[in-house]
Amino acid sequence: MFEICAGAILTQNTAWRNVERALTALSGDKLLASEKIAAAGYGRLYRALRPAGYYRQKARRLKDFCRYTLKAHPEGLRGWFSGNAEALREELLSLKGIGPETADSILLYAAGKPKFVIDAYTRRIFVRLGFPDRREYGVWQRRFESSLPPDVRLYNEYHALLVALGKDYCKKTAPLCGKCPLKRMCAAARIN
DNA sequence: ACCCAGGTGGCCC
DNA sequence: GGGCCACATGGG
Repeated sequence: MFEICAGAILTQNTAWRNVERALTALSGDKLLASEKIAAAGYGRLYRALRPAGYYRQKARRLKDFCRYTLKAHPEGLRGWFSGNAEALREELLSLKGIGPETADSILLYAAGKPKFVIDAYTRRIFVRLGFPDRREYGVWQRRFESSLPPDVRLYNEYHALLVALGKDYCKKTAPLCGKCPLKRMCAAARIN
């Protein structure tokens, strides 16, 4: 659970491959826990996080997240994440370095709350499908959440499809064909 | 030698 | 509210 939170912060504008390297380094240095990172010096964090880029910024953000967790929720992540989703989201957003996408990734993947994550792949793909190119995160999110049942498994699956497809799709110029695995989601979301 | 990657916050107008 | 910019490493 902690590793998922760390990954959500580390993957900001960064290829997942490089995030994995940083997570491996954290693991190797026995730093995959709030207490460990909160107590660790920045030099040690910099060394582990360097492969993920923005390593000074991310070290600070990760440490802030850990210190907040220990101070505000000494019962641990499990207890903290079992609370109300909207309250949890507001709490996460109040931390420096956690914006809407990172907060929702933590909510969906670590806390198991039905929040639809809007990322660069999602926008890129749906703009190409004819979605109006709105910049506001909340506008995008409401579009999905008001069309889909609040089901964690479903959101997980759809987001995974978008990411998997996005890695190829963003390089292609052809529109989505009828066999596209996203067709089902488009139908469910009443798109096209 | 470029350009980009599953963002975010700060600053300016 | 919108338009820049810094942040940093690894891969194409």
